[in-house]
Amino acid sequence: MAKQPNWLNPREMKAWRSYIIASRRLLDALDFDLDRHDLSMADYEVLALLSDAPERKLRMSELAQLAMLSKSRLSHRIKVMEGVGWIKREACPNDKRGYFAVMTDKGFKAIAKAAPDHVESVRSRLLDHLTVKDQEDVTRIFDRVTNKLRGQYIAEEK
Amino acid sequence: MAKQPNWLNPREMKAWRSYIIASRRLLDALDFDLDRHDLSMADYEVLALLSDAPERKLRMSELAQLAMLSKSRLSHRIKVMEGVGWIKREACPNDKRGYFAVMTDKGFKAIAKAAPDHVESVRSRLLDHLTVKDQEDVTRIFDRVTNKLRGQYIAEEK
DNA sequence: CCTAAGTAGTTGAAAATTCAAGTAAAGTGG
DNA sequence: CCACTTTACTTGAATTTTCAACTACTTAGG
Repeated sequence: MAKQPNWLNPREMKAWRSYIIASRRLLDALDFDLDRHDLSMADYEVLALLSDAPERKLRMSELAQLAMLSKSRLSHRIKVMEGVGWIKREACPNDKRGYFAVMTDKGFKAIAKAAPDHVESVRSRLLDHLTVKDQEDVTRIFDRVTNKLRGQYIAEEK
Repeated sequence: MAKQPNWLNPREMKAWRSYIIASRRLLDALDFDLDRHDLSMADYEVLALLSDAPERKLRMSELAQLAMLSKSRLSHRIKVMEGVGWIKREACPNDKRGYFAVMTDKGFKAIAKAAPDHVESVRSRLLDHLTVKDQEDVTRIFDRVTNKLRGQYIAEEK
């Protein structure tokens, strides 16, 4: 890294701080809203992915990747969701090491109930305040960030 | 909330997903980078706030607010930073309920060492991929989000 | 086949975070 | 002054997340 620290100029600093502060508050607000449904953002995401998957089931590792959770974290989380009756585990016939996480009807009902509120929450906390142009800018900018990250971080992976 | 769920249209969905995915990966990458200095983003923020404060000290509650941490979380965290020798607690003379978190020289050295790398990390993971116009857009958009949030969420606060 | 290496997933302990009290000191209205 | 409420923090237990094994199966190479 640089010998002479290349500190952020005021414009850069402002962009970074605006982004990070809004993001923290936004995520907090979304979690706060989901709390009425006894869900965290992470759990919501897991259920949402399953409800879109064929047969509402997904291999554990694929689910972990899609939800951007570590295998361990997913494993623990699925255990509690299993306890609540939202999910069942099912052995994979082809690969005997593997398991599917399968969403139960109860799980489906839980997310079907939460989804409209969550969408409304994403709107009222974020999207309602963005013009169409803003939305396109956000898509463009953050897709680029993700792509660059894929090039660096994902490569050097822990 | 709405009777007829007002699902996101493709443009909205794309903006939301681009944002959330990039953010997750970005935060992960930044934390990953900070790990070499035995710091999390939250701890970095706490130290950074203290190093900028007059006399490098701040009341616990003010620090919690600025760092956007719960009092409980900050309290626990300061305890371990105290153990590492980065911070000391100091009773507040005016308000006998209150305490200052005071950064030690060791704490200052720790963040002084981490800061250049962290800034470089923020650049390489995010800012380098934004044009000046992008930076201005991000500032404008996310400031607006924060302001709206202040109106709703902060008000209804838990 | 057989072995070495990689993959899928789980587990238990440790660390971090949240949650619900709890203590002590201020402020506030009568 | 005196209750009563609020503020400033801490604490311990519960929950969540991370970390470092560990098991079992699969794949690749010779």
